Amino acid sequence: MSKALIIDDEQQMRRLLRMVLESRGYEVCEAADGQLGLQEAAFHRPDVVLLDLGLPGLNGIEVLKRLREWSDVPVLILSVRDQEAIKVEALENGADDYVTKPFGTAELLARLTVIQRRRFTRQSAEIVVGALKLDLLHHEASLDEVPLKLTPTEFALLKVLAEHAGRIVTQNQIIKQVWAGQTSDPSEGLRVHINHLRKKLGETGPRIVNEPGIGYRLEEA
Amino acid sequence: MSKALIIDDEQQMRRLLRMVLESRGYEVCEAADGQLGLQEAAFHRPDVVLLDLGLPGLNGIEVLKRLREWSDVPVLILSVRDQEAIKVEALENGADDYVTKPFGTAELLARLTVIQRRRFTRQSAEIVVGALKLDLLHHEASLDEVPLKLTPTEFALLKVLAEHAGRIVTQNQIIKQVWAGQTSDPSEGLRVHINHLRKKLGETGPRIVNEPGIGYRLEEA
DNA sequence: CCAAGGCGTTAAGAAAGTGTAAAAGCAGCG
DNA sequence: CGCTGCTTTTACACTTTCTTAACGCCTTGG
Repeated sequence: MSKALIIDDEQQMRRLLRMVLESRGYEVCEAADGQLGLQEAAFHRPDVVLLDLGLPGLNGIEVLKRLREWSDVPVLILSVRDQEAIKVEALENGADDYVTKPFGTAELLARLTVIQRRRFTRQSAEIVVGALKLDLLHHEASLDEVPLKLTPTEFALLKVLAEHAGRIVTQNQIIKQVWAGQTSDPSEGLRVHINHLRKKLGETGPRIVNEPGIGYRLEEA
Repeated sequence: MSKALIIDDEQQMRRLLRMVLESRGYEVCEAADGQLGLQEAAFHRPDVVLLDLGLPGLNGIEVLKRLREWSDVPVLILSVRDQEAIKVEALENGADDYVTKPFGTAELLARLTVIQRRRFTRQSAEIVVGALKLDLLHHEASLDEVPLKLTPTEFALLKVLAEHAGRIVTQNQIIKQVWAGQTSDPSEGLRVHINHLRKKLGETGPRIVNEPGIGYRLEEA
């Protein structure tokens, strides 16, 4: 049985969600603001979090960031309509999916199931893109079964790209994930590391393609 | 079934609109001036408002502003020809679209459908207009599942248009959103970027239609 | 009919972003 | 201290994108 944590300031919404979730066999706990939400998350270790973006005090994005500092728990965002920018920001900061209020219970449950399963399978300690293999557990990379010697940042960078292989990863997303919580400004250095990676990947492996003004994309060879 | 509120001082016009709308299954209420219009809107909570700009007393723009203080209801402006300045002002004050008198009923109904549809769709960080798909998270665009290569400004521009697909976006609105916080004057360059976008969208996809003196409208193919 | 303004289109220069190399900081370590 | 390996900074050539300007077309109004 799964534990769900609801972080929403509206009592009405919490009650509705609790009903829906409990009818599906979830064990439910609630928090009325971000501060409490983080405490609850730390204490109860939920299997999934439902997070309202329009929180008083600590806002939703902040809660998400703090949560992501120590937890991989799947997070479903509850947002009001027409807030595309905020939704995107939430997804970039590690949210797994979101629904816009008002939502149907069927849809809510479907998305919950999806993100929990995804998170489960994603825990595989390997990422494979064509001939490239990343072993997250041992921090080892190989190309055509030949070990690749990567520095820590190179590995982190390649990991971000490989996780979204075939799709564009924004420079901001890269920087957020590779240089998380650091002070120095990596905006210049990113190009250098990309350069190093390309050399190590050589001609045979996946290519790192630049999308000017936007970011990079790892393409299977 | 939808409720429509007609705010127009000409009885003849109200009668015509009522006929057209009721034949389409709308429930109709009327108001002969702005003051009454606001009262009716508050009381009946219509799903769409048809607002004449040439009202006696409280003028159309004023009514729109007051209405927008507490309601998101879609508003369709009824205006006479050659009032570009006023139309622009209305659109920038939250009107959703307009038709110029005299208008065809087909056009009227089409516009009504478009502006009402908007509020309910949209469930992801994607914007879909016919064959066109914009992925805001990855900054990727595709047409018929074929990737489109867009520059950053092209993407931003198309995003603004697509967000309001089927409706007019004034040049000011476009510029504000695409060139937010920049110093240079893009008023000339807008035409160039529109041109580029049109080429990339080709014949098959949605069309970018110009409304002279006002702005642009993205029309589903 | 002409004149004027808005628009589409094109081309070229300006600006911004990118690839690359080399050197300069910065730890850990013998 | 002087290595060594990694990261960051700096510099500059190169590519892509953006802006600007020019011109012709169409529509509107005299």
